[in-house]
Order: sequence, then structure tokens, then C-alpha cells
Amino acid sequence: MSSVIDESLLEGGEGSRGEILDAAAEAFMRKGFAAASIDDVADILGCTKGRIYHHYRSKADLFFDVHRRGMAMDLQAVRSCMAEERAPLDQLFEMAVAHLMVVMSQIAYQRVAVQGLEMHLAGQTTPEQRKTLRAILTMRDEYEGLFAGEIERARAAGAIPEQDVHLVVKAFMGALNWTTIWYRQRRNQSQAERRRIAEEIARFALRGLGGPPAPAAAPAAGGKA
Amino acid sequence: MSSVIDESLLEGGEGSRGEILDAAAEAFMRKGFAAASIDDVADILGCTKGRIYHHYRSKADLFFDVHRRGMAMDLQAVRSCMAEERAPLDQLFEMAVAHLMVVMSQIAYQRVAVQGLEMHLAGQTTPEQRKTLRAILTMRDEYEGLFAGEIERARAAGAIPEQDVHLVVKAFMGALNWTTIWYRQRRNQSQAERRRIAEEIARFALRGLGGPPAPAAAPAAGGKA
DNA sequence: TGCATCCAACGTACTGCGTAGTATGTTTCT
DNA sequence: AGAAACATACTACGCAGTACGTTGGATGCA
Repeated sequence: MSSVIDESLLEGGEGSRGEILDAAAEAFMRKGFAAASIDDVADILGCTKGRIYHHYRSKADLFFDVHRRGMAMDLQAVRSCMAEERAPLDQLFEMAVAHLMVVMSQIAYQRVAVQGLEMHLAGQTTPEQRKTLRAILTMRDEYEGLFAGEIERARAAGAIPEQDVHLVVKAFMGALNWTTIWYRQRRNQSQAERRRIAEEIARFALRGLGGPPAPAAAPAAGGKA
Repeated sequence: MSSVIDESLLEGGEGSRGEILDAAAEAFMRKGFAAASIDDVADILGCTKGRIYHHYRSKADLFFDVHRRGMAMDLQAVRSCMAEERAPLDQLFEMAVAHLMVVMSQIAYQRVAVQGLEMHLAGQTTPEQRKTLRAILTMRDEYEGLFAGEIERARAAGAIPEQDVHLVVKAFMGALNWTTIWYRQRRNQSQAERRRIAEEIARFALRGLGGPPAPAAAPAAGGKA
């Protein structure tokens, strides 16, 4: 792992940079990269541009850091649930739920990460920024590869029908990631309610692969409705 | 020009406005609404802003028209395949394939339509524009309602398990619409190849609903099990 | 047929504003 | 004293929108 990833990506919203990242994620989520201004971010923080430009050299660099932190959240959550040995389809279910829980609890960062996907920034970036962008997209490819790998394992094990893995992983991720588009966090929405949503979406995605009709719930959770 | 949906929405790229719409869809797809300039659109056409502002009062109005035309494409394709009477799951499969074929053949318009979903444009729109925006979003809700209705029919007929229809329709549309994110049209990509992709994605989405494992051949007619 | 008129469909040239980025104070902590 | 962590004040520029000029084709009329 030639890590571009260091621990600073996982530190919480504490610290000045963490607060800036949170505010930037919020602003970019609301208006998008191009429409959101640095002053918007500063307003959320109740400060001025000076503070932001003291920590980040440009708006693009700030965006990259938000994007990267969003990806780091995904990676950490999914990797941690890949520690245990499970059958591929059970593993995929856990990964999907973990991903969805991150999406719903960190909707701002996750929407920014999706924005980064659609954005080309062609021409309007410096060579150094393009290098950073490539690194982030590689990070995302690796992330999608974690899911693709498990799907491939399931296919090789005969747990799901023969199919174009490169294609269905897109549909799989789509079913999950579309959550960033429609989901709105409600006040007083319990963790349990979020988990119900996550499991329902994850079940949909798992069934989409064509496995056994009734994917069992997690052994620890034990939630047969 | 404050008419709602008329036949002009379905006219092809011919005509001056049609050309402008095509160019605008291209520009908005490449850079997004905020980053794309009217001059970008003009450059694609090889003309100047004058031509565009002669036909559209503002950038937002132009965007709305592209969005609306994208939705009209979807509606026409899906409605036309709803003419025949089919079992709900068969109907859904045809609808999904039709939707995906439109997405792949009109990727620019479809990506703009997705952009419109994420965009709030809060505050920076006139009351009249907000009214137009509401109309378009209503159009999209109705479109999603076509799919939700068929899913509900399938559920009521016992063809798929009991589940939260409002939730799974999001996952369903996500599996389909995510195509706007990852799909790139290849040169020399045959219609048959596109159909193969569409059917593979559609199968995934159909299986996600939890219907019969094999592509619907078994008679699902009859009351609840 | 020839000509004048009118207007749609642009092109040209310009303005005003929002915003990214910078240069330079000012404060607090070590 | 020095530097990190900001705030303040400013500039440069891109872009949406506008005012106005230009052209070509349709129409009316002698």
C-alpha cells in the first residue's frame, strides 16, 4: 500500500483543519464545487477567508481533501468489516451495510465524493493538482475493487450465476451510492432506523447478484423481521 | 415561451434551438451547470452568446430546457413500452431496458437531468424559475412513480416479497441511473452491445426486487401465497 | 420585375458583479 | 523575539447579462 493515506485523514472534526473540512463538505454539498465559494465556507465557520487560505493553498486543494477524507471514511469502515472470514455473499452484505451507514451518517462528505467522480476539472487544474486527483481516483478504484473482488469470489465459488462482474459491480455500487442523491437525514432518526434502511438497500443489492433468494441477516445482529 | 410540456420537447436536434440544446447538454455534462459558461456552449456551436441569448433569457432557463428534454426522452421511451399489457415484473424489465437505452444513447441529456436532481439553486433563482424547477421535479417524481407503481403491483400480486416500496424503488433507480456516472460511449459501439449492457443491468435491478430467480417465465398470476 | 420595408436571427462590444487569490496587518502562544 | 493562526483590505479576472449594430430573407407594393 503506497499510502497517500495517513492518519490525519481519519481524525475527527476536531482541530482547525477538521472544522474547515466539515464546513467545506457542507458548502460543497449544498452548492457544488463550482458554485460554492470560499466565503461560503468561511461563513459557516463564522470566520474569514484568511483562516482557510492559511491552511489550504486553493479551493481545489480543499475540495480534494474533503473528497479524500470521504473516501478514507469508506475505506476504514469497509476494511474493518473485512477482518473476519465470511462467505463472499455474507461478506458483501456486511460491506454494503457498512458503506451505507457511512453514507447516511456522513452525507456531506459522501456527496462531495460523488461530485468528484462526475467532475473532470479538465484544463483548469495545475499538474500537481491533477496528480492528486489521479491518486484519489485510484483510491476509489481500489475501493470499488474491494467489492468487485468479493463478487468475483462469489462467482468463482458458484454462489451466484456467471455474469459480467465489471458490469454488475457498477449496478451494485449504483444501488448503494444513489443513496447520496435521495437521502436526507431526519432529525431524531435513530441509528436503528438507519440500519434498517441500510439493510434493506443492501438486501436489494445482494439479491441483484442472483444469489440465494433469502440472504440471512448478520449472526450478531439477529434481526429477522 | 412559458409553456409547459409541448411537442417541441420531442423534436430532434434540428432547428436552431435544438442545436443549442444539444450543445448546452454537452457543455453542462462536461463541466456542470455552474462551471460551464454560455461562451462554452457558443464555442461548441461555433457562434457567439448573442445567438443563445436570442433564444433563452438566462443560463438557468437553458439548463431547465435541457433537463426537461432529457426527462421527456425518458417519459416517451418508457410510456411507449407500457402500452402492452404484461405481468408487472416483465413490464418493469422492459421499462428498465428502455430507460437504460435512452441513458446510453443520450448520455449528455441524462447526466444533466441527474445534475438537476442534486442541484438546489436555492436563493439564486427567480420565483418564476423556481416554479419551472418545481414542474420539472414533479415530472421526475411522476416518472419514478411509473416504476414505483409497477413495483407496487408486483408486490400486491405476490410476485415479490413484502418490502418498503418507497425505499427499494430508490435502490432500483440507483442501479439504473448510476449508469450516467460510469458509462462512456465508445465509438463503434453497436446497438446490440448497448442492449446487452442494458439487459444485464436491468436483470440485476429486477433480481434485486426479489422475484423468481430465473428471468420471469413462471406464471406469477394468482393471489397471495 | 424591381424596390422598400420590416423583422428575425444573429454578431459585437460593453458593463457590473461575484469570487479566487494575495499582500499585509494583528494577536497570541511559546 | 519569532512564528503560527488568523483578520483585513485589496486586486484581477472570468462570466452573466445587455445594448446595439448587422445581415438576409420574407412580404408588400408599384
